[in-house]
Amino acid sequence: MDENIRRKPPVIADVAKRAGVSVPTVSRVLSGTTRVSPERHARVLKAIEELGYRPNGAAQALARGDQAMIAVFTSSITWYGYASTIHGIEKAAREAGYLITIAVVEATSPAQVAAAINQVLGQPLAGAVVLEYDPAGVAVLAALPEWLPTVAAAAGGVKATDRSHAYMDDEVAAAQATRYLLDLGHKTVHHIAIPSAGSESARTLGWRRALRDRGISTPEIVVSDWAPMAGYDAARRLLQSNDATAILCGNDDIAIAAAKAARDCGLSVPDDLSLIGFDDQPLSAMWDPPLTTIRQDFANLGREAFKLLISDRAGEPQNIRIVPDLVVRGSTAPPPASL
Amino acid sequence: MDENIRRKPPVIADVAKRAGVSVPTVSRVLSGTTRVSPERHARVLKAIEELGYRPNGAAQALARGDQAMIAVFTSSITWYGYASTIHGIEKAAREAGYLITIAVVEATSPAQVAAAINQVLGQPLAGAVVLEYDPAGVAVLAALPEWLPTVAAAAGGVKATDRSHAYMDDEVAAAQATRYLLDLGHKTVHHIAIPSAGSESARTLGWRRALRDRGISTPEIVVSDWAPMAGYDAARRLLQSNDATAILCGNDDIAIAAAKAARDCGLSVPDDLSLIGFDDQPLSAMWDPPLTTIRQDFANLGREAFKLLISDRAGEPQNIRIVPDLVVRGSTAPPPASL
DNA sequence: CTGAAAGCGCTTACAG
DNA sequence: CTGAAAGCGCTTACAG
Repeated sequence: MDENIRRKPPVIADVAKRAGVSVPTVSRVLSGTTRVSPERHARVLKAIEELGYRPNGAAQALARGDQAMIAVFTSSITWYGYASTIHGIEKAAREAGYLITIAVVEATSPAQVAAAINQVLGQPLAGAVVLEYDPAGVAVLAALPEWLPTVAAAAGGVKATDRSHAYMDDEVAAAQATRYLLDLGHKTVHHIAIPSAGSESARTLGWRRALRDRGISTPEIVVSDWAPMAGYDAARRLLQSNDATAILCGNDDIAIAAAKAARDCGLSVPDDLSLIGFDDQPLSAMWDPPLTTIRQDFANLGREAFKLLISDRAGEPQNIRIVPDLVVRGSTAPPPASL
Repeated sequence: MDENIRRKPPVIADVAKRAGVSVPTVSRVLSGTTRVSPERHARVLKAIEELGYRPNGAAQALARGDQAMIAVFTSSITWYGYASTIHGIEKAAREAGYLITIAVVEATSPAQVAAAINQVLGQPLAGAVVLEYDPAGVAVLAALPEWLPTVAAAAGGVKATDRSHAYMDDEVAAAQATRYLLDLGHKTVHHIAIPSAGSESARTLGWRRALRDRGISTPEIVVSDWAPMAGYDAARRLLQSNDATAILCGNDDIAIAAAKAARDCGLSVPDDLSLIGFDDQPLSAMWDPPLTTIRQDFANLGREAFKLLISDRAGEPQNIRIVPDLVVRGSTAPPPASL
């Protein structure tokens, strides 16, 4: 087919030569910015086709000075909330013609954070969105150079900062869930916490506030991480040292693990123990009993974060708040005493 | 601090000027390829520091002709298997100094596939790995230009192809799981299938083969997609029209959904119905009963795919095969009749 | 509508 | 060890 077997992909000059036009003319039909006479236009298209030509992105970026890549900094791509947020960002970015590069930063040590950031900054970047869900996210956000347009996707209230945030108002949601449990008749609500970006997650803060507002002293917090196994251990610890009747769990994985822990302790959900999770991940509704949880539209959060990034170029930092809602299903009920 | 507030990020010439050296000298200290006298070296470092200089990746890529970005094509980033595979690729790539760009291609229509590919090919790419888990993956693999080093991560046997594959031998695993159920005393094994890359997934093929080998005719297949809700519907359909005692489910999400369907039909797992899933996702062990499943090390698959990509440059296509293992837990038991 | 020219920011031989 | 020069592949004013 091809008369010339070439090692290197064809470049714009090859196309120009084959089409018998100048390089800028090829560039023009590529960009569509300027009229090109019909026959030349067709010749160029033909040459592109025959050569299988693709513009070199690095050269385009260099010449234009524009960048079409945005970096997503995250500490995980497998946990449900993280994956869903990234999905939302990716989709919005793709539709806007941007490409995504994912940089996973698991550590918080300045050296490792800096190394990860440097690798990514080697790319021509239009901006960055960082998932500020945990300490690694916080570290990245702080270490990113000021000149790089950046927005954070966060769970919980936003502290004073010079960067835009799209955030889930988990504080309000946690308070609402806690109140729901209290209104059911529970004397208090226990809490298994997820890792947090600051000293305490918004979920923990909301739970704390709801109890305080009702004059109830906060039980000791049990901490877990994102893994179900850790949630299981945390729940066992909690159940062994307390006569808890209700637990607000940091997320659905933990709530599901807590349900297993309860079973293993001879407790039944919701008759002996009420459980509320966070996220409404796809499996939560399949649980037995179906999980009462706080639905988080992470994909939407990601989308909003991306929109902020694109729009706020050179403005004041802006925040956008998303309020999650409580989905009541079968894992919550009045405490055993009040039956 | 800084005497010059500049709109644009500093470039290498700014550093050279400030350090009182030539541009190539800065380039040399940056790359470390050539000796630079100690004092000049120090001056350059200082200037870089003061200016907050970062090399422009597009310019570097252009000048060097080398690429440090690899594209991952996938139809999803949220489903467990996909996310875990991407995680494995990302980690291996990062450690090798490569960056990842994620291209989500959900459609299979030639136009949409081509559009997605073109957007990515605009980047300077070292290669691509495509998750060939479904029709979209197959379409992408077929549409990628030949000159781009590409490897596929697949679930199941590899057909004759000119691209390297890292694959999970799901056929063998499915056959093993089916035999396990048969050995438990089940007369036959039903199957709820996931979407497949070809006409039938390797999981389905293995199940089919195991039954055939025992002279058992294959029950009608019920198809589902990745969503638990779809799995639930599929399971209900199956349970309503059959007296199934064992089901090999296309993945854990489906198995968990099938457990709910069974419950809703008044059946108990594993006493009335045995269930086997695929994946061993984190929640599967938390299930009640804990799920018997075929563990898939997706992260390892992703890692191997990346290694193939880096090594096979300019060689024959190579395949690497990973064999998943059956993890027996509580969702499988002899059929009710044999109790 | 179209080409010659300059430039994007870096790297790599080439000569000292 | 170091600088002047050319070049990577494209785009964008500038003149027709």
